[in-house]
Amino acid sequence: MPDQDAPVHPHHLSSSTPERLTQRSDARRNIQKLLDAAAALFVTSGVEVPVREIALKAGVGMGTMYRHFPTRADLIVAVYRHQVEACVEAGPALLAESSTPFVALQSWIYLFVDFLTTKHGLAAALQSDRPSFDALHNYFLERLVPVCEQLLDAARQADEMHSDIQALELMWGVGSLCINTTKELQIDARRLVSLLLTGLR
Amino acid sequence: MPDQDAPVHPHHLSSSTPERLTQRSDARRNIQKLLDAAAALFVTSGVEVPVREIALKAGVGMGTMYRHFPTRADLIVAVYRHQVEACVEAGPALLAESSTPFVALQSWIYLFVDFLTTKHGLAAALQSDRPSFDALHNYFLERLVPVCEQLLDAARQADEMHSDIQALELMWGVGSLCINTTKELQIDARRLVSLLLTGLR
Amino acid sequence: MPDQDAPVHPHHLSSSTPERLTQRSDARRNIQKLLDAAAALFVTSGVEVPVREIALKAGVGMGTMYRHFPTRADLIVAVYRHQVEACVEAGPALLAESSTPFVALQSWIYLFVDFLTTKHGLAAALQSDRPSFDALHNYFLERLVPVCEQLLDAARQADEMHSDIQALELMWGVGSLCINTTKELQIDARRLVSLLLTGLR
Amino acid sequence: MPDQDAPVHPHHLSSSTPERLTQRSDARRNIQKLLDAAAALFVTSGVEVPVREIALKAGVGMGTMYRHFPTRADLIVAVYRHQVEACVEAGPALLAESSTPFVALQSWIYLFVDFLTTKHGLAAALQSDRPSFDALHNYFLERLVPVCEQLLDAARQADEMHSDIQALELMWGVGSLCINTTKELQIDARRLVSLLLTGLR
DNA sequence: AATGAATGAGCTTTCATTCAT
DNA sequence: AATGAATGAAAGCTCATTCAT
Repeated sequence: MPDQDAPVHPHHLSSSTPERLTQRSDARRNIQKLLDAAAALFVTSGVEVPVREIALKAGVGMGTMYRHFPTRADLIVAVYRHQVEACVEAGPALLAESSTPFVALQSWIYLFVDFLTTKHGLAAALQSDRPSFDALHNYFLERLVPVCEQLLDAARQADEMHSDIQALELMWGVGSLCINTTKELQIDARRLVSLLLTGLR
Repeated sequence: MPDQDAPVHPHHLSSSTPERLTQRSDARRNIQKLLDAAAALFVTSGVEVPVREIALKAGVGMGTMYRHFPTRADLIVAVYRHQVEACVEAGPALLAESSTPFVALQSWIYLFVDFLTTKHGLAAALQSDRPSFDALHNYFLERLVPVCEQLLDAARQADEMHSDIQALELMWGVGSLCINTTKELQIDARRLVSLLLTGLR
Repeated sequence: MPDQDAPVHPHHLSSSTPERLTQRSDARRNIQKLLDAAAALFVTSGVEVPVREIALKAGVGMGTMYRHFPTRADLIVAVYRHQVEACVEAGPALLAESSTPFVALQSWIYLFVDFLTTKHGLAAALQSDRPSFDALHNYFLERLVPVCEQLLDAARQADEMHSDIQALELMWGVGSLCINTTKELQIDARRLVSLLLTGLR
Repeated sequence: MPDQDAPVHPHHLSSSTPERLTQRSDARRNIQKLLDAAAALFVTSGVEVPVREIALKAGVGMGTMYRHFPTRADLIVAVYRHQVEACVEAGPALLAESSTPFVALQSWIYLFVDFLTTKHGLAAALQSDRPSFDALHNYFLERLVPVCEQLLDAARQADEMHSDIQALELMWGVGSLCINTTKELQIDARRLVSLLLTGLR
């Protein structure tokens, strides 16, 4: 996976080929510094943290930031790309190793919940309708929905569930339940999600 | 309920007596214009719409806006007060007229869903942790959580459900599922909520 | 002195006849309420206190306030009229009873200092060049400068001082030294003024 | 003194080393434009002039203003830094070259008076108790009071004065006498100050 | 390619003054 | 004569985005 952490440009969202065969080493270094800074700040201040703070922490100029990540979504996608891809790959793996397809689905959904709930503000950003978040939104759905679909189909074929829910719908619901569960009001997203899963059966 | 649509002042949140017996007609008219403008803009632009826009659309000055609704939350609460109170009153009524307590709970939750999903941005605002939304948040929880609690208890006593979920948790989950379901991506909040309810049984 | 506490209109500044022979009793009552409220607020918040606060404390409407005291200066003048007049009258009295004219001058100046330093913000307002303070400024100078002049002349005639300072200049200087001496930085206006007086000899 | 006119950051107030060795020429130009605009507006409208007006006159955006001068006091200090420092340096020089310490003190005080009286509103700002002026206030006192103290001590040691006045007190008094003497009412601050100085002897 | 200075629209809030009631 | 609601022009400050260097 040679392009991991590379800047994400819209038309490359579903591509896995490197966008440029050569790249100046300082550019590559700056990109990494930005990703590291963003990852750290997303944790402490959420994904809506001012871009200037990210550039500052990365020790690069604003222009550099914009050159590599034209929109905030590009940066968010790049920061979480690894983990999303790990989630994508976990789908078939879980299906293979779990006792039943529905158990695999459950495990996979909890994986996703754990991912979202540890990223302050990410679940909300995923559902934002602000144009600058479109790329984020698209990327997540494009990668994860097919996996979820596969798991749902398997569960249905095994007669473990009869709900006709769509994968997109389920992912959306799970994402929603993960919003704002890091705040003072301690809501346990897993509990709510488990209700949803129980309801699927 | 003589004070409907009256400006909301903190200490009157749970009172149902009119704060003033007389009020200048132009003031009352302006309050109504503000409520109408706010209601309309909340639908199109969400509850975060700039106060200036609200004042502009209402055709009143900034000062008038602040006189009647010192904080944004005051305005939001006033705009939705009717419907929240209707929801509050519907709880016992549904309990009385439904075949079983769990059916009453379901109906009541759907009522709440219908309310939220027709108000673009309201569900999100309800979960915002920004200080200016505290009053909104508090108002909703204070009014609705006890009703939900009553319905949950009744359903448990009737042995219709065994989940030990808290009313606050359930309301929060339902609220979450109603976020952003008015957007292009057509997600059916009712379907998701029905899964949650099924999961409760 | 029948017009004490009456609203001050510019063309009446130096008149001592009542401006109107009849006045509705409620009007007179409101004027008094305003003067009382203003006097109290001037002490705690300075003479720049928002007019709305004064009206509020007086329990009258804004319009009433503006009817009786068109400018802030009018109100200030009315509030302090008594004390200014007392100061005016003290001049000749001190001259009569003091051992020497210069001693009388000293005592009179200290009287003025005591007056100013106990009125938070008054000394500054006296020197403000904002148009709404003109009346205040004029009133004080018109009433007090002639008295000061008289004392200065007497001291000069008694050969107790040879400085050719003008009364206006001296009053201004004394007023200046009384500005901001109520703040944290504890400056003793009397000490500074005493230097000035020593310098006069 | 290579940093003259450089933006003032709090921790550099008493430093004389340049904060950055290089600076973009446009930035330097903008800083100068801001200082020029501020100096001009301070004269005509006082140091309370709205920041927006300063930015406008300088022909720069609001953000530029805030970048270089985060608080109003920073700007005021920067505008007057030169002259304050000149005053600081004049103290020992005058002491060395004057016939007697008291004469040096007099000359130095007149220097300060000339400075203040040519800056409309500065003397008043110096005594303002509004938080945004604290830095200004502190800067002036920190720099000038020690110089004044030195001169006072010298005069006392030479037996030229016996008043036990504090340097801060004297400076404050002189500053007060310089307030508002640029207005229509032509008050001669030097004459008033000379009385004060005479009183010191 | 990188920098970071500059931009300026945008936000909330205050308050002297006016004027409909 | 009295009321107090309405006005709206300020103000300070923030921050995503652009672009001169």
